[in-house]
Parts: sequence; C-alpha cells; structure tokens
Amino acid sequence: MTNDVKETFGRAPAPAALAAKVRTLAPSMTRSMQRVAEAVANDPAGCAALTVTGLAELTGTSEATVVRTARLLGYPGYRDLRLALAGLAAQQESGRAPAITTDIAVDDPIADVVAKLAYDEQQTLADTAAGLDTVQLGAAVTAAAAARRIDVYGIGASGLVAQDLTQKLLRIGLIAHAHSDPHLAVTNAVQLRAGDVAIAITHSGSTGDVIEPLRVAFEHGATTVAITGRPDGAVTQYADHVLTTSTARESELRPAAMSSRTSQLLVVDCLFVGVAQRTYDTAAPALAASYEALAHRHRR
Amino acid sequence: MTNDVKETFGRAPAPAALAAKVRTLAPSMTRSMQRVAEAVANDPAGCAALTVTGLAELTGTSEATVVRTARLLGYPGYRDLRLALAGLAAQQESGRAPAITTDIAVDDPIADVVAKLAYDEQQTLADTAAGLDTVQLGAAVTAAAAARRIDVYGIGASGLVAQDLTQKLLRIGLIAHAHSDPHLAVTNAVQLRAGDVAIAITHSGSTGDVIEPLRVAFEHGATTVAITGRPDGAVTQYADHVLTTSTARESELRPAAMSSRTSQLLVVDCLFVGVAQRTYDTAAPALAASYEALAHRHRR
DNA sequence: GTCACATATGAAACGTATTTTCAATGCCGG
DNA sequence: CCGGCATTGAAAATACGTTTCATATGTGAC
Repeated sequence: MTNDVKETFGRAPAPAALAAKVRTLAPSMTRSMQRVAEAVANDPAGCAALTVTGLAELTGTSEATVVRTARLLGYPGYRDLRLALAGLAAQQESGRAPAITTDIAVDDPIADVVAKLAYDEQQTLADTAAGLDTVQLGAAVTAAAAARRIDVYGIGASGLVAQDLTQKLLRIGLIAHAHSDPHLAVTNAVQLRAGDVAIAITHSGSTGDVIEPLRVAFEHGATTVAITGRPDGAVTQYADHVLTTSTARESELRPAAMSSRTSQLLVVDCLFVGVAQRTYDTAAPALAASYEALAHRHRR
Repeated sequence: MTNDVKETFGRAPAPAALAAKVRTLAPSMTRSMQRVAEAVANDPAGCAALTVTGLAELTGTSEATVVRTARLLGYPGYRDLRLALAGLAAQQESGRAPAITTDIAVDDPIADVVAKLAYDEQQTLADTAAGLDTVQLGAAVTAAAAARRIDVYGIGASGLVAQDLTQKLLRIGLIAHAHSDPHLAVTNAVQLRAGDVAIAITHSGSTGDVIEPLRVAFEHGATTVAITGRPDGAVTQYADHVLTTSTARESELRPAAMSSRTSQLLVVDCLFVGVAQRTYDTAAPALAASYEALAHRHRR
C-alpha cells in the first residue's frame, strides 16, 4: 500500500487516549467506520473479546471495515487494536480501588472474607515492620546468634509462634526449645545462665504463665527478649530487649489472636533471618542438609 | 478433585495474579515450559508484542510448547494469554510497580531484612488471595460447618498451621483435632465417616505422611480438603476440595517454609471465618466465653 | 550397563483469524 | 442519464494459532 490521504495520525497507539482519538477522527470517518469506532469506544472490554468477524457482525459491517478503522486509529491492524483494547480494559478495571474499610460481617460472601482478611493481614505486616525497633532487634539477633541455648515461651496462639521460631532455629543448627507448659518452662529456665537467651512471646504482655519463666531466666543472668503487643506490659520489666508487635483492629469474627499471630511471625522471621546471617557459615550447610533429609519423604 | 491431573487451576485468568500463578505452577512444568513462563513473567509487555512463533523463538522452544504453557496457566490458548499480557502490561505501566526485587543477602543490614520480609509476605498474601478458588473454599466451609468432627493433618511447619486451625475451631465449639503423628493420624482417620471432614495441609503436595491419613479418610467417606501449593500434587487425588496456596520466590536465607506458612495461614483463617459465619449462633457465644475464660490469667 | 517405558519436545499439517483484493454499489455533479 | 469517485463487503490470500505425531530424552527396573 502506497499510503494515501487517509492514514494513521499521531505516532504512539497509546491505549489511554483511545476514546479521545475516536472523537477526533470521527468526522473523517465513513458511516460504517463510525459505527465500529463507536462500539470500540463504548465497550473496550467487550470488543477486546471479539474477533474481527465478531466485531464486524456486531456493528453490521464487514471485516474490511473493521480493519480500516483500526488503521485509522493508528494501529497496524485489528490484532493490535485488540491488544490495546485489552490493556485499556484492564486499566479501568484496576482503577476501581477497592479500599476495604469495613469489618467482616456475618453475611459477607466468602470472596469478601478472603479480600478483607488478606487486606487486614497486609496492613498488620506493614504496621509491624514500620514499628519495629531495629536496634532492639539487632541486639536480640546478636545475643541469639551467640547463645549456648535459646528457650522460647509462648502459650495458646503464641505457643505456635514459639514453636515456629524453634523449628527454624533448630534447622540452622542452634539449640532451641519451645515451652508452652508453664511448669516445665520454669524448671527449664532455672538452667539458663549468662550467654543463654530466653524469649517470651505474648500479645497481651501480661500472660503470667509466660512472664514467670522469663523472670526466672532474667534473674539467672540470661539475655531476655520479649515479643509483645504491649511495650508497657508486665512482661517488659524482665526483658533486656523488647520487640513490639502491632495490634490491628479486631472484631467479633476476627479475634485479636489472628492479627497478633501474623505480626509475631514477622518479628520471629526477622529474628531468624538475622541470626542466619550472623551464623551463615554454619547455617547455610545446616539448612541444605535439613532440606536434603526431607527430600525422600515425598511421593511420586 | 474430579478433573484430570494436569489442568488449569483457579477459575478466572485474572491478569494481576499471573506472576504468582507462574510461580505456583512452575514446579509442575517441564523445562522448556518454564523458560516460556519465565519470559512471560519477566516481561509481560515485551511478550505481548510477540506472536506464538516469536515467543517460541525467543525462548528457544516451539509453538506447541508456548501453547501448552498458555493452557497450563489457565487460558484457552496463546491468543488469550497474549490479551491478558497486554492488560497486565498496561496495568503496571499506569500503576508504576514499586517492587523490592532483590533477594535477602547475607550482608543486608537488619532494617533491610525487615523491609524485605514484610514486603515479601505482603506479596504472598496478595497472591494467595488472588489465586484462591472461592467456590472450593465455600464448599470446604459448608462441609466443615456441618461436620460431626474435623481432623487436620500437617507435619513440620504445616503442623503448626494445622494446630492453629484446630485451636480456632475448638474456640467456636467445633470438634477438631490436629495430627502430626502419622500413625495416630491414620488410626484416627479410620474413625471418620460421611459427614466428617478431613483436612490435609502440605506445601509440597507430596508429603506421604499427610497423604496417607487423607486417603484413609477419603475412602471412609469423609469429605476431604487439601491445602497445598501444588494443585497437581499427589495429595489432590484424595481431596474433594483443593485450596491452593501461593508459592513465593524463595532463596537460601528465605526458605519456602516461610512464605508457604503465611499463605497457608491466610487460607486457614478464611476457612475459620467462613465456618464462624455459618455457625454464628453458636460460634459467637463460644468465642465470647473462651475470651472470658482467659481474662483472669493476666497480670497487673 | 541396557532395556522398557514414560515423558518431553519440535516439525509439520491443519484450521482459524486477519488482511488484502477487487468487483459491486451508491452517490454526486454535470 | 452518465461518468467518475468514494464506500463497502464477499471472497481470496495470507499470517497466525492449534493440533498431531514422530522423534528425542530421560528414568527406573533388572
């Protein structure tokens, strides 16, 4: 084709400005081309789902006309117009910001529950990261990396976090124990001495069964760490280092335990990664070995 | 899971979650398919500009492989993948992708570790929420809400998630047990019958010790649910409902267990809230009562 | 090792969507 | 009413996407 009078104008086929371009060029279009352009401008998403033939039928024209319209709009052919259309559709799809502010209600459809929970947990993570004192964290990491042994206290939901931390520390070759039995925790705490580390995890900061072993450890000279949502709670009086978790808004269907757990896990992960960095020479092979050991326990 | 082994997962080919889907499905891909998937995930915009043949050449594979990959990602063919790609490209063009892309390094300062971990976990949550099949989730919720008893199987890190779920279900008055001892799990699974629910949690989808009890439960007529990162894993053959967790990029200092746990917990939370909604009349007072029971165990 | 089997892969055949060509039609000025 | 030009769609030509199938590449058993 030796390009004749009516040809592409403007260089980039920027998808955003498509509606404007349609309006600008409409006067220079023939009747059938206008029908096509109109359809495209009115429902980009719908048209993106159609083939040339489909769009031709929809607008009561022919394939040739559709292609001609695409050309006039600045694309090499219909295929490219269609791609631009898909992009445009995606953009205005995402433009609708969800902004989930409401609490979870009893009659929320399941999809909303998923969206709200995910959003809340993301929020909790951001808050926790922002509020975490990296100096305290660094100190806790240093102590843990050098510790002879590490005891972790946690009860209820926090007990699972304690176990999570312990599992990970064990994997990099450290000696760590999680205690959720208050009596055993205390009897073990007595064994601790300077150079050892004791970590108490409690959202409320006032869980007696967790504070008690930390106090014992503290008095025996161990380095003590508290991971708590209440930096002014009773637990902190026996803690050398306090790591604060964030407290997200809770509701009847979303107990505090849920977001505090997310927050605690982030702190625990940071602690773990910090320790793994400091002890990299032993941690890396230990991690590899534990991975290897599990490999043959998989089916198929 | 009625349909075949290798099949599309999730319903909508939502463009946003494409990178996540690539990561989730990467393990079940062949080498050449992985090359294609990688190219697509790394440069959606660039790939959207290519024809099948072009993409095949770019990745050093054949057209057939490209189409196969598109199918695996949940699209009817390459044409539709390409449209989705164009949409994705347009989105991140306008959205200005922030993305902390670097892995955690051995010498990262602790503040960076916190930021990167928080970011990654947020990403994992978003991906999981996007990829979660709400129909399957709804079905699992319905089954669990009406169950006579609920058994949950999980080992290692997944064991903690299993316990987390169990703890919460117990709080709303349901009968739930977590098993991480494979033998006890199986002997308990034998007791299950129609109307009961068994839930297996395994990131790899191939943990024999978790699959076995689920198989037994399945064969005894219980409704079975699998929470796994591998929708094509061995575990799904005995699962009535499959809930897919997302697989985040992992590295030496950030083992898969970390993000899979985040993902699993979100799924488990959704399950819990869903069940709590359905059983609100009994769940609400039960929650209040358990809260009350703990109140006097706090100091000061 | 090597044999049998399964899986992965690309070349080429095939079908469909897009583009081009071209003849028919309508419109306008003389 | 006629010639010339713009518009249009049917159908041919082509580019693209999909499917098939034979070959290659492992992988586990013996």
